[in-house]
Amino acid sequence: MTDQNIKPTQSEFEILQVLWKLGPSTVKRVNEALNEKKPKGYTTTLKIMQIMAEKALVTRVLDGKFHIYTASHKELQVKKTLVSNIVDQVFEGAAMELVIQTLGNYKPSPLEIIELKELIAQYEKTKN
Amino acid sequence: MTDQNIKPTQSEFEILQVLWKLGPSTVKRVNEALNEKKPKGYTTTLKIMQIMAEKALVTRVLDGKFHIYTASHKELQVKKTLVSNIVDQVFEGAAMELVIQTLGNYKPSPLEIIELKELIAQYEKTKN
DNA sequence: ATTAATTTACGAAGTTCTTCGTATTCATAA
DNA sequence: TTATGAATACGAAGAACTTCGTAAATTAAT
Repeated sequence: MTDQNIKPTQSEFEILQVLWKLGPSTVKRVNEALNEKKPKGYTTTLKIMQIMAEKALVTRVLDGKFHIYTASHKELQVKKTLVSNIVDQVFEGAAMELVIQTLGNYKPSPLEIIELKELIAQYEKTKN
Repeated sequence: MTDQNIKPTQSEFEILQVLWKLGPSTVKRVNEALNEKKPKGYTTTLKIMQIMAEKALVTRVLDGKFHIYTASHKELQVKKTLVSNIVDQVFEGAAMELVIQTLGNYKPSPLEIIELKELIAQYEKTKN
């Protein structure tokens, strides 16, 4: 087990998404990115990022006059944790229910079907 | 669109799960079920269920001296909404990413693989 | 060096959620 | 009818999160 205490809030997660996309960024840059979707005060973003630094969700480095923030965890890692929590809390551990549920809601495109079949074929090779 | 404002909190969702399992129940019964996993004060459970009634997450009917609570929405409906929100907020709409992510975390059993293949086969019949 | 502009730090207020203690209500039994 | 026990109603406190205003610090330009 690595660092299993990755529990960003909604706002924190949105900031992480920006950092994953843009790479290490200043508060200003992150705030601008956030504002493309929804107006956020600059100091609001700042505050949350400061809290994220306390929680070690991000690291920051002083570069001249401003800080440069970097996500502490990889996107895949965080999403994996989130999905794992959903599986446990919503589906009581039954991951396949989540898969079926999702496939039921969103009909995969022909291309995605191919993708899926390949993924499944790989599982079949790996004998259980 | 039906009732798309189904946003139970963690605690509320746990109560819904009990109601789905046991069917219409009293606060006492729900509280006992919850306590099997984690101690919860009776009035705590009561309060949350009252709030859920205000939010229309449950309906309640007076039966003599106590109320009988019933989940307002079907389990599938609520879970569908939850999954939909995850897809939007975490995977930016890319449902397949959630599917692949989940399949990556939990290797499906041979039986589940068969199940999956059947599901996919059905999608293939439905031409897009 | 003083000013202006930018960034950070800090504190406080407003929400929502959870938890619990206490008061109230009400059916039932004595 | 009164007392008892069980259930509900209510209020308040505490925690976590979000938001923002203002002060302080710092850099750069005048």
